Amino acid sequence: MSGNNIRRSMPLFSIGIVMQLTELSARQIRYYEEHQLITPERTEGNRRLFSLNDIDRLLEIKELIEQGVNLAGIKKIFAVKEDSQQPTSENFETKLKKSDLTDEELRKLLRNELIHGGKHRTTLRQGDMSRFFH
Amino acid sequence: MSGNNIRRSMPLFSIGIVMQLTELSARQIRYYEEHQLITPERTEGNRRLFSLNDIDRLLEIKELIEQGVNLAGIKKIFAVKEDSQQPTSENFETKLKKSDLTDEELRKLLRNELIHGGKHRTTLRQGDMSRFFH
DNA sequence: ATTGTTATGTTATTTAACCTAACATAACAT
DNA sequence: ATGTTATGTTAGGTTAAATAACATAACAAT
Repeated sequence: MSGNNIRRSMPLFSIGIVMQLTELSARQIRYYEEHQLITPERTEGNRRLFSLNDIDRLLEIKELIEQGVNLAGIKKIFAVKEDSQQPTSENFETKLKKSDLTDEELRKLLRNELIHGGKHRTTLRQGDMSRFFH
Repeated sequence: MSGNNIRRSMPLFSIGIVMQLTELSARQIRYYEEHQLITPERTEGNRRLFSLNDIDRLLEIKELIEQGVNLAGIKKIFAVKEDSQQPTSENFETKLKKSDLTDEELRKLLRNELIHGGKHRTTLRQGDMSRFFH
């Protein structure tokens, strides 16, 4: 369960790949970031690195745009959905801050979760936007 | 079943990410390619793009190197393993060549398999090297 | 002992793929 | 008519790739 979230939040993909995967232009992707609909990581040299979650988000944005929703609306929709997550339980970020892993250890953990994380998978995946598509 | 293979063979990752994921140097990764232990794709501009399968392979190579096997040996091991795959059934490449999808259609298919491919997953994953680790 | 091979590091040079910023504009809202 | 939103395009700068060449430690073979 947690492994999935780790894997899906790992910063892995360049903007070029994300463009292909989402069929969005670089301009669009950057614009959505500018408006805080996504917040991809950066490399040391300032290149964007996107996670699977980011890609899911972008696909959801695209779908909503196509349905005529403007960015303000999409922002609200995302806010509402964040609200309706279990609000008391601590999230992944919080857990990471609590744990005192070194960067080294954390990297290894993340890497392992990514490469071999598909094994103990639950049938239901949260954050998958396909339920909103026709 | 096939969706997994598609997803795992998609060229997605830059060499920088692969370096982090495998803890191999760029030199090592390129050297292994030079010796045909992996054959990553290239972008139009000649940058390498690695798949999950490539990463699995690299991890296996690393493990074998650490166990004292040289590249010639690793090459043989891989050859033997390829042999013991079902040799009569047509592989993914063959299937792709037979199907007359346009590049556009193929991209979409691949993208979809990657992003939403985790749902109908079988418990056993082929190509996962973890069974060789202690 | 010498010579050759293997696997890797390092360094130099080139360039694809990214970055930001600025200006343009169509569609829409006021 | 004017302003705003979402996107395209272009210009100029930087990073993370690429290849190629040389260096070398470890080991193998002569």
